[in-house]
Amino acid sequence: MATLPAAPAPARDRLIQAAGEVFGDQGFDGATVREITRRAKVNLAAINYYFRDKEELYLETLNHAMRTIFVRTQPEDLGTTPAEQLLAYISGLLQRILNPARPGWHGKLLARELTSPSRLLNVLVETFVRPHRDTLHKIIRSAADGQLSEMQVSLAGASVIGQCLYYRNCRAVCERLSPEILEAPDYLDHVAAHIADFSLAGIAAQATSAPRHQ
Amino acid sequence: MATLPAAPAPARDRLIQAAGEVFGDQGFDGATVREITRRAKVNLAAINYYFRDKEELYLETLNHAMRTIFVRTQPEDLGTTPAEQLLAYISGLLQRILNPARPGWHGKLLARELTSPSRLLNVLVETFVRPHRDTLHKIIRSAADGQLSEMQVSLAGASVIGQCLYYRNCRAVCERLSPEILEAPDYLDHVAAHIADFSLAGIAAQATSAPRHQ
DNA sequence: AAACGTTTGAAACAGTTGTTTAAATCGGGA
DNA sequence: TCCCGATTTAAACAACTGTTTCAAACGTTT
Repeated sequence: MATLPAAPAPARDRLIQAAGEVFGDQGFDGATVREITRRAKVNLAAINYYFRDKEELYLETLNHAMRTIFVRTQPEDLGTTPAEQLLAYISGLLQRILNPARPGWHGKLLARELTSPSRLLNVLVETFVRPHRDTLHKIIRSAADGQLSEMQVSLAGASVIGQCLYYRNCRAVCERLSPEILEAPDYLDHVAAHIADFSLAGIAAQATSAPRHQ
Repeated sequence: MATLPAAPAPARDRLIQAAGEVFGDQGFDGATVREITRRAKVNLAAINYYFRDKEELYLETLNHAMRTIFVRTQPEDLGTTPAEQLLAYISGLLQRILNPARPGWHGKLLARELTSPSRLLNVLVETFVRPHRDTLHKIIRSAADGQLSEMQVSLAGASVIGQCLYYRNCRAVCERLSPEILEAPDYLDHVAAHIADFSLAGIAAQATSAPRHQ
């Protein structure tokens, strides 16, 4: 079972790794198969040998990134109180899309796919994003003691996700506009704590003012 | 001064218009000069005649979009109370990047530029985004009665912007995940009201719990 | 050793890309 | 009317794109 420790990754894996980096940096159109194969140290024809074509390589790479970003979790796994659960949810999401220790292209690929979707978006949303979102909605409902309408839950969920994705989608702008946020080595924890507190207050305000039961 | 009413737009303007649509839909690399010129009803060589090359056309188009999205305003122009000002700020921003009555490519181009910046990003941020952000920060400070540290103001600002841009960057996902939000014809007003209320509560919570004066 | 399917290699393919060229056309003043 | 700059046109250019081809090399099984 256990292979030799220093065995070089097989060509197919190296291709996905290199493709992730290049697609993440340049996008699907900007990336060239020649750069990908050069970086993966494989022959030019390898892409069409291991994958049908450039697009299938992209879809495979995207699928790989989504699987590691959207790990399935239930609210109960994240903590006992809704506040704990929300913080853990946000912190986990931020880590998976922004932690520089992880391969950076996971988050980059996700950001690109969200803004300019490929034909894989539908299955992607249903397979990965919706279950993840359901967990978030459960947390929000319990944080508001069940006093929110479904519409209000959706809006609150969008607010939480929007705040998180800002640091991924608009990182370049944030670096120039608010570098103080990103300077601390553990800035992800600070940001997660802020988003959690900020959102909990927002949810509480939704629950108190004009609660609609539906 | 007044030209004939039905005078067709000059070729250069038609080029920027068509380029905006194509760049917005396909991105810089995905767009082809042939499609742009075809849509603008202009000869292929017109791009290199009116602009140096494809890139300068892109930068010119981007500049055009930014100028209409980021209109300079002061908090006092938006309302008397901080709550009014914040709502007006959010509502205005959402309208400019999402209102289907406006040319849709303005917002699309902005979203693309934020996630994969061109070499214009620096000047863009300083010219358009920073003044706009300063206005938002002023509103946040007054909404919190001056009780927030600069870091807290920055975080709150990122939260507000993040919530707004979510509906632009992740529109495709939102359509599939929470279509009920986007269904109403005046959904932009609902969303703006939600983001304003949600954020005001978040800011108030920041101001009360552990306020840091710095 | 021979034969096998699998993987790699270099070269070439056809199509598309952005850009350039130079001739043709237009619109007003001299 | 003629001339001249500005604009438009069609054609061609070289460079690059994704993909294919087919032979060479490899590793395992007869």
